[in-house]
Amino acid sequence: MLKLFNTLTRQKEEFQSIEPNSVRMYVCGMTVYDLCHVGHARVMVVFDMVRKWFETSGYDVTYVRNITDIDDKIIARARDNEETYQQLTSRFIDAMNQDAASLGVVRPDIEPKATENIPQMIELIGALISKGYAYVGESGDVYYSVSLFEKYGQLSGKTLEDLRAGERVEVDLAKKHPMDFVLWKTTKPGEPSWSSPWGDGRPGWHIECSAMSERYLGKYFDIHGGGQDLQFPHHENEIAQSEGAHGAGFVKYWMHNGFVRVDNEKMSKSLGNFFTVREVLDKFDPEVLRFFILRAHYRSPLNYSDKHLEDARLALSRMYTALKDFDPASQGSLTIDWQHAFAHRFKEAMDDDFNTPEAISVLFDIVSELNRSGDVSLAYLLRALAAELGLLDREPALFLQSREGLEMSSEEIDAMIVARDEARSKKDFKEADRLRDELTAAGITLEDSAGKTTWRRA
RNA sequence: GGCGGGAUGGCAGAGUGGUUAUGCAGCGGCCUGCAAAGCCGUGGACGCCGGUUCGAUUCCGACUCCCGCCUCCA
Repeated sequence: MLKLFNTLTRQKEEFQSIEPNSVRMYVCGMTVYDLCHVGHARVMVVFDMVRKWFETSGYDVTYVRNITDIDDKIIARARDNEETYQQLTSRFIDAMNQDAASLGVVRPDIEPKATENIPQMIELIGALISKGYAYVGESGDVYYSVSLFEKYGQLSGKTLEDLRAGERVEVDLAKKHPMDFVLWKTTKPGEPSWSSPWGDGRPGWHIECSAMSERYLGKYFDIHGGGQDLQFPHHENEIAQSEGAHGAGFVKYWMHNGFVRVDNEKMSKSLGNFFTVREVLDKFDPEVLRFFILRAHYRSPLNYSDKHLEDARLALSRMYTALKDFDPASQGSLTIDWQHAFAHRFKEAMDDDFNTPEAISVLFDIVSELNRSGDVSLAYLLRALAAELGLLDREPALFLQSREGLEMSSEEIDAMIVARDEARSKKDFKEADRLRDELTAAGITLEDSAGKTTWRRA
């Protein structure tokens, strides 16, 4: 039985899909005006893991992750770069796809773009106006009237009074209530626009997700996910829009992943304390970053630092080291016997709100047992279970002997190993140690095992 | 100010009303020419104060500190 924490009820609930054996899942993706940072990587990796676990659990998953390709920042950035917004966004969509792929993130089934769903948004706004939830303000913009939606605040636990008390922005006089949010913005000269019953303009951010989730998953679907910072106001507003327009339920389970932090502060673009995925991958193997993310529970905060990544790298090395002597090519199919004690524990952990840290601890228990026994079936099991998390899918040597940043060529390393072996066979340990020290200085560690010397990155 | 989430051993990070999380680092041993890897063993923990209980890190209450949201943000 799979349980997950529902942000809406703030409880772990037994998962029951709306349609038998099917999971419809929508996750808020990126606004594509810049490179992805580690916080974005966390969303992609976490929901990739969630999707995969649902599939393993026997569900047919439809996973939608949207792309916001029109908004204020995109327009501003494109103007600064003296390019069209399409040129800007297509470039960053490519970059995002590359980053995701390097992290082993499987492409969602559908990746709708906001600009390709404008008619759906216009239709939804029209429905909200006709139901009285939306109005055209004095500025010509269309707003959602939050005070008319009774359940406003249910997801975030806020009330309109609370919010009003905490106002930190100047109230836009065109609005009836300070918390009213924009559904349709009238165009300014030189900005991209689409025609609508309320004049030329473009959609507000929140309406995008309501329109796209409905188009691809229906009015009522199983899971809606995203970063914790989207809980309010974005997801709150989505509920108001979708339920307001349809008068029915919108999302059954809300899932929010925790932030990545830097020095105990949220990593974000506005704070400027972010590390892009690319910066991290200059120093670390992508699998290390994926492992680092999955090592913490998805709802916990995750502190980013090079030291922590290095710690993750070392831990991952232990796993690959255990697999070093087993030929992955001969392992056959990776079918898992879920009755097996280790597999059972792994499943229990994953079924308990995707407890990947616990699941990974099972992986390490397998490593210990494998190292003790040399039982090849445990190597298979380790690989198969790790594959559920998108880990350990390479030949160990590719990870352990990463050439990234190495000065020496493989040939040079091998030549030195041969020279050292010759010295050792002549009991010239002084020379042998000199050669080894030289390799150590170059970041290479030697391992003498039965009759064979191998190397790895220090 | 309002709402929400946290405080676990040197670091990272799970979990639990009484029995080893796990990884990295440390210490002792085995193995090794010496190492490395691995194995065996080992020290070290649950913010503070009360309460409930035979027993609380785990439940309840107060306190302190941290973080997030209330403005775009994954």
